[in-house]
Amino acid sequence: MTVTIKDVAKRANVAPSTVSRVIADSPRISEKTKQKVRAAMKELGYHPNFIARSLANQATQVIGIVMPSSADQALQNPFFPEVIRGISKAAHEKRYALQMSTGEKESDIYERVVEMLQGRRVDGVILLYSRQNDKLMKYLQKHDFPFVVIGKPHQKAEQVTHVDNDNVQAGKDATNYLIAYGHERIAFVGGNPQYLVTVDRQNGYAAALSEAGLPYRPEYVVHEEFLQEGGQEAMKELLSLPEPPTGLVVADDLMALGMLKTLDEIGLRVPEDVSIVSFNNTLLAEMSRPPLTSIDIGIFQLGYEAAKSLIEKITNLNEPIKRIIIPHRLVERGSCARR
Amino acid sequence: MTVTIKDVAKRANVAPSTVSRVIADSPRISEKTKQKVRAAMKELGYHPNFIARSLANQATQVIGIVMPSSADQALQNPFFPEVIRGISKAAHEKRYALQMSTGEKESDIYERVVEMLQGRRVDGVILLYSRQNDKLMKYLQKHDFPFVVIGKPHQKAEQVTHVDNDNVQAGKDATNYLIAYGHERIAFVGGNPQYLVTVDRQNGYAAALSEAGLPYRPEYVVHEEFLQEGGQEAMKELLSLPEPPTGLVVADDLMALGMLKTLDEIGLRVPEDVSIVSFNNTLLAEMSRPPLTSIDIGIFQLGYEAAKSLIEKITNLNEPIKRIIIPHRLVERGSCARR
DNA sequence: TTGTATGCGTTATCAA
DNA sequence: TTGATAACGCATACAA
Repeated sequence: MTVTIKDVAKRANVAPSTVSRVIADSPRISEKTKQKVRAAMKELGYHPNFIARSLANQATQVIGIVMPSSADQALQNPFFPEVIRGISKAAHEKRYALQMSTGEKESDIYERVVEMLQGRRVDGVILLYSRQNDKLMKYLQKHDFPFVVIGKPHQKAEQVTHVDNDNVQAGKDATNYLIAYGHERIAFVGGNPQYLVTVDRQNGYAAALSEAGLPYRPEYVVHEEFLQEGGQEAMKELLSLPEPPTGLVVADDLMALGMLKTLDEIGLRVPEDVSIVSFNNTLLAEMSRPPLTSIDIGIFQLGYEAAKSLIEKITNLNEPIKRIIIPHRLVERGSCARR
Repeated sequence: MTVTIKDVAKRANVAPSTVSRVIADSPRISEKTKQKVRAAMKELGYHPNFIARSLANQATQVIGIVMPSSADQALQNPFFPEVIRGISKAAHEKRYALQMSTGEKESDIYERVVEMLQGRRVDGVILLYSRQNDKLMKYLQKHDFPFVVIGKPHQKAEQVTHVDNDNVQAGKDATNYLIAYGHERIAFVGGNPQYLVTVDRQNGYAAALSEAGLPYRPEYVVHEEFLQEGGQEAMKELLSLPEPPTGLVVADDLMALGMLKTLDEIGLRVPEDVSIVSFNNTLLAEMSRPPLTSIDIGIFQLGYEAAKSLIEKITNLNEPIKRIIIPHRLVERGSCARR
């Protein structure tokens, strides 16, 4: 049926092992036989079987991508396609293929990733998130599987290769920006506090307040899902306060969008009544009404560097642990005004 | 090193084949030995090796996803993450894994997909596009590889399982909507005319004009890339006309966004000066300023049904050819006004 | 109900 | 420089 190395061998009057060497372009094969074998391959339309090769090699040339929640849900946030773009670029350059985790619940995903790795379907994985006490990360470390995380690992960050932003500083920058605009009642809206991004940005927020001599008010710190709905919820909470904030630091564009929506429904105007600085600078920030002042964290680059690091790790098992910080910058648009 | 079926066999005092049968949950194995073997698997921490299984099986339980251009570029359009969401859902339900094509140029992608298939890395693929005279599709047909296309195949559509919208009707609906609003100078902006979506929607547009007794003006039909930049280009072209259109049928939200941008720069207002109906109803349509009236084509469902069909095809090779049409509907927002 | 033997398509070791 | 041959880990036809 399918043409194998053996067929080629026969056709070229050599041994299968010779054909294999030609495929690998081994220097120990004469140019002449190489020619002969290659000709035979063309004639027969030979294509190497990756599966068989993987089995013999113990390597697949495939990278696994692990999302924080079901691909189904995560992909709603433009952050993910954008990281994947970066990963894809690097993978392509090194001729790696990409495999995505599927799964609904966290336990589900854990299972599938374990299968992925133990089943030797992938040579390593990239975690597109970092959360506290992540079972999966512990598993990966314990079994010494090559992996890289995007974000800052919860514990022993110095033992895990990761690509991150300086999210504390970014949180500070966002907050200071509002402070410079004269805001004093500034709220912070983040995702689930299990995620390290949330924590870091929040810490930056708190630090900025404190440095400016502004009070840290617990009621001004809200955590919701990294989705539009999350933003809507958060906004409602904040608006129900006796003294609602005038400035918002929002850890994600999509959330900010939801907040915009709620504000609009209530009749409050941005930036006249409320100012917003958000994070990620995805297309949404540019397109929303008003366009959002947002912190660009170089999402594409996060993915690109992560994939590059992972491949290095795979090909050289004692590659040193690395920590790569992608620079961020605040992009000014129309969602902030003087107070 | 890694624990294999043999180790389990020894531990449980049975033959490797027995273990294999337990994994497959074969009914020809006694409950008693199943228990025994499973216990041994737990104790040893056994995980089946998918690669080995695939080799023996000639099947991988992996679906390949093929994008029209580099993942890098395609993923900029929210259409793709959204189809992938649908695919992911269906794949997960049937325990299939997902692999994405990478590659920059078309030839690149072709190569990689051929490798994917010939290398037996995937059991079948989903083409996330349909274009005229697609080399890849021909290859797939010739070699009888299981595949499904999202969109309408160029030739012999009755021989290819595909999931599509009624794009002609959708194009008509969009155009009629503008006509009903009193517009007479209506332009059509599509992507590359090699893509069948563009052609179908354009045909619907032309049909609607003709039925309404409005002239078809070639200068009102513009083709650009399915990106924001494409929209900007298109808008500039149309505005340079001696008699610019007052209504626009735009085949993609992202393009429409670009057009909005250009209009804004020039100082023309939507919908007061120009009305727009676009396609896809992605989040962008909802978020833009003004929000876009857009035709919802059920992107998620397109992906979901495609994956389901492909899996059926893989598991039952003489599954009949299918054609699935996902219904569309026009979602009214703020980008159209009476003329 | 279970075991033996062989094949899946490569790579790699060891000889020649 | 090349050829046999044994892995790689599992599935299955055939025996028992």
